[in-house]
Amino acid sequence: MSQGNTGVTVQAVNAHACPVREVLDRVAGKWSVQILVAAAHGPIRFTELERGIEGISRRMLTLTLRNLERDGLVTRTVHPTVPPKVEYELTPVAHELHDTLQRLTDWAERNRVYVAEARAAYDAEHRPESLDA
Amino acid sequence: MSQGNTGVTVQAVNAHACPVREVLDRVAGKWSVQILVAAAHGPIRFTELERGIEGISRRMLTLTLRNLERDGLVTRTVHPTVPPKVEYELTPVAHELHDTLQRLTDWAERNRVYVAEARAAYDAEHRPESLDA
DNA sequence: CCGGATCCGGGTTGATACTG
DNA sequence: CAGTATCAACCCGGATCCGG
Repeated sequence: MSQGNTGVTVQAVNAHACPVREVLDRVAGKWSVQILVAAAHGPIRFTELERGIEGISRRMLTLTLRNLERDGLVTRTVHPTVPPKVEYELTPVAHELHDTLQRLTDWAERNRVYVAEARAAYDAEHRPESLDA
Repeated sequence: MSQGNTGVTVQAVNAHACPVREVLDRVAGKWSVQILVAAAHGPIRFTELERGIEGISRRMLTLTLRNLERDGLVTRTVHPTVPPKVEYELTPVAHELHDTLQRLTDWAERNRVYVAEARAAYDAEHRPESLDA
C-alpha cells in the first residue's frame, strides 16, 4: 500500500494552495464526475454504473467509488440478498457539487467552439502539420 | 518529443463523454487554476507568476502557460526590450471561467470540514492505523 | 529575463484473472 | 453480482542544463 495504487485522485499535497485546487483535485479523477452525474438521478447499482459509463474498468469504478465514499460524497448500501446487490447514492453535499458542476458545464458549452478554434489556430501557427505547399 | 512529456493537460481522448470532463480536463492540470487566479487581476509577467505561485517550476509554468494560451484562455505579449519582458493576461473567456471557479470554491469552503470528517471517519473505519488500544 | 530540451522518478490507469 | 490482486504501460511533473 505504498507503491502507488491505492487511490484514484490526485490530491497529493498541494491542497494547501487554495480551496479551488482542493475541490478540483477531488473531482479531477478521470471518472469521478461521470459517476457523480450517473448517480445523480437516484440510487444506482454497481453494474448499472459499469454499463452506463462505457469505457470504465471494474477496477477504476471500484476505486473511484471508494474515494467518493471516503469523501462523503456517495453512500454505499449493501443488500445481503442471494445475488449480492449494492447501491450507491449521492449525499446532499454531492448533490450540491453536482449542481455547481453544471455551471461549469454551461461555460464549457458556451465556449466550446471558441476554445476549439483557438486551439486549431494555435496548432496551425506552431505545429507545421500541413502547410500550404 | 514522443515519449510522453509534451504537455501538461490531461484531455486525452475522453472529452467525448460529457462537457463537464471537457472543462475539468482543461483545468485539471496541477497549476492551471493557480495561474488563472494569479493572472486574474491583470497583466502579469513570467517571473511574477513564478515567484507568486510558490512551488511551481519554470518548466511547468511555461508548459501550463502554453496550453492556456493554446486554448485561448491567456494572451502572451512579448515586449522586445533589452531585458526580455513577457506579459500574460486572461482573455474574457478565461475571466468567465475564473468566475465560475469561484462558485466551486464556495462549495469547497462550505463543505471542507464535512469532507475532512467523512474522510477521517472512513480512514478510522477502514485503515487500522491507530486503534484504541 | 524568458524559455526550450532531456533525463528520470512516481502516481494513476488499464488488462486480466481470481474470489465470495 | 460485486469486488480484489497483480503486472505493465503511460503520462505528468521536477531537476537540471543549455540557448536567445
